[in-house]
Amino acid sequence: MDCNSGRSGDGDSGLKEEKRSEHSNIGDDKSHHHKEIIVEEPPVVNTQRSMVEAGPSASSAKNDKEPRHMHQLLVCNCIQADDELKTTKAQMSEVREENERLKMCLNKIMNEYRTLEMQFHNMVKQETKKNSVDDNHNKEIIVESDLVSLSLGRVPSSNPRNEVNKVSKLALNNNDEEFKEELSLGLDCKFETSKSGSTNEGLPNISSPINSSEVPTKEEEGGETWPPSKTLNKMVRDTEDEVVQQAPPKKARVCVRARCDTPTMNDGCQWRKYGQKIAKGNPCPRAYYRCTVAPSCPVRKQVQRCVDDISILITTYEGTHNHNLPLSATAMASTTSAAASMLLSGSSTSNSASYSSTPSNNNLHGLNFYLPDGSKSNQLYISNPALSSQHSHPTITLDLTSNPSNSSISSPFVRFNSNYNNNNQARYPSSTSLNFSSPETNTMHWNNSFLNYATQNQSYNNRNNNLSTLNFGRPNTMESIYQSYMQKNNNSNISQHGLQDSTISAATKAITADPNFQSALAAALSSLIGNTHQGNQNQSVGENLSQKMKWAEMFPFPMSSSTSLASSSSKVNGCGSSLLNKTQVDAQMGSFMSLSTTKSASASPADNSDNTD
DNA sequence: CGCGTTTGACCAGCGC
DNA sequence: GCGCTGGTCAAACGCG
Repeated sequence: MDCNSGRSGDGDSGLKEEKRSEHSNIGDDKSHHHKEIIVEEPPVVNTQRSMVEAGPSASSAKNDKEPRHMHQLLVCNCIQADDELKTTKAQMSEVREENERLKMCLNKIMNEYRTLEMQFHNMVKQETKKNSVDDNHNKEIIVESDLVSLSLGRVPSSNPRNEVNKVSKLALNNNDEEFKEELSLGLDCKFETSKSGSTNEGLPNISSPINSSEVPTKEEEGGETWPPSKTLNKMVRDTEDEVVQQAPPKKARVCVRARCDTPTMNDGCQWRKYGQKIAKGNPCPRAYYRCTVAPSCPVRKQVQRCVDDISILITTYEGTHNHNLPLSATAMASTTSAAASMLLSGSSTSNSASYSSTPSNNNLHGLNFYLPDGSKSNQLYISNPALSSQHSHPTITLDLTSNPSNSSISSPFVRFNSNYNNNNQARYPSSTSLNFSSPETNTMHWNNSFLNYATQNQSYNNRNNNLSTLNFGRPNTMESIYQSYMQKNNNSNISQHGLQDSTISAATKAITADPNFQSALAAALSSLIGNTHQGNQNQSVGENLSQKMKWAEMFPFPMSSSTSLASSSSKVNGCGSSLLNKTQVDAQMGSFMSLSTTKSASASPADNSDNTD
């Protein structure tokens, strides 16, 4: 705006206005700024208008001061605008805070609601089942209801149908968000890329927990079961308190049961024995080890023979490695860490889940993986660590032992139950079992990153359309998932049921929604891939890449570079716990390699078989 | 001599 | 408060 040209004194009012404003400027030049800020909008506008209206006829003496005045006015306006902006921002921040508070309240209410809902369902189902089930069956139900199942392997189930129904019910009754929440039990396996870039440190800094400590058989049978009803009330109170206070959880433990002829299971880590004790109820001494890879590593493990089966070695890991792990140790560490993180995450996400006394409650954390044949595979029972007594530790059990019988009664979980019922020693009320075993291949070759899953070659059936059916059973099952996924992409309109229509996308959504779950998947997949790579070192880079791309397409979540690095491992040390024979390895390798579109004819698991006992 | 194992002592938590 | 149990410490011991 040209002030000089705008001053054409055609009125006294204009001059008066000019004098007034000019006077204020001349009067107190230092305090002017402050006054201008205080001054309200209308006078300023009037002044501007008067200046405009004054026209070019205004006196030249006054016009000399106009530019400066206008500049001050503009600054004033800017400051006022800033003030308004700040005020608005402050209001917005307040609204945001209020929104956050409301969200937290809502979450709290939702958690409480779910807890009550679960308890209610448990009570109802308990009542119904009491009438129809015999004592033994009843025990089993109670135990399974107390535990949340996550099956990564293949385990004969006494009533797979119920499990399927549970999953179906879950998928039908819950929307995507609920399903996401149920998957939120974190399978948190933290794979961090090694700075060294060494292949051997592909899974370094596994900050995930878990060390192994041996849980004595007695503990496992009696101690790791759920606490006696006497302590249940206390646990409930503790849980309620934790809901409010979010008290830090106890260190999670991962108990690994494996058949092993050697005194200890070679898990790749370096351990130093620092103690040995005869635990109550088990004549076999319990050995205490601590990790010596790093001086300050807090990881400990306990090793003990199972009292029922001497050939079974029970190794319990506790703690988190604070150092890079050798390649041979990454498989075990990643798996156990995933399990432990899942355990911990499960406790944090749903405190109420542990109280479920009915199978439906399992759905709360329900990551149920079924085999193509419909049988529920090996289970990972997750109890709520929050329910643990002060002395207890949340424990997850990975059962790598065989399942000689199809009856679930023979499973260690049921043994927990039996012991739990027989004696009230509940050292570890919170226990979880993850059974990777399969009827054919019952052991896990940790050093070779070998996770043995179900080996049955059965066609993928419609269960894959189940929202909750994420089958980890075996490689060709994974392929089936992939096929379903591709089919879904090709024909999105195919839907027998509303649920089935969105199965893959919902599963994908669930996977992508939970980073913990992704990590757990990555852990499991890395083991498989690593196994493959070990057996196919001659595989070209392009072949590996295509296979990885396929996996990536199936599971569109980031697979850490460390995972792939670990998978590209070379020969590793043998493992005393491995009972795999070459045939089994070949079978698994062959089935897994069917995934690859560019399967190499030279693929050979010779390296793996060399390391087997 | 260094490192790892053995083993008795000690401590803490829990139940009675 | 006492006893039991799990877990850890540290001196003694053995091995390479």
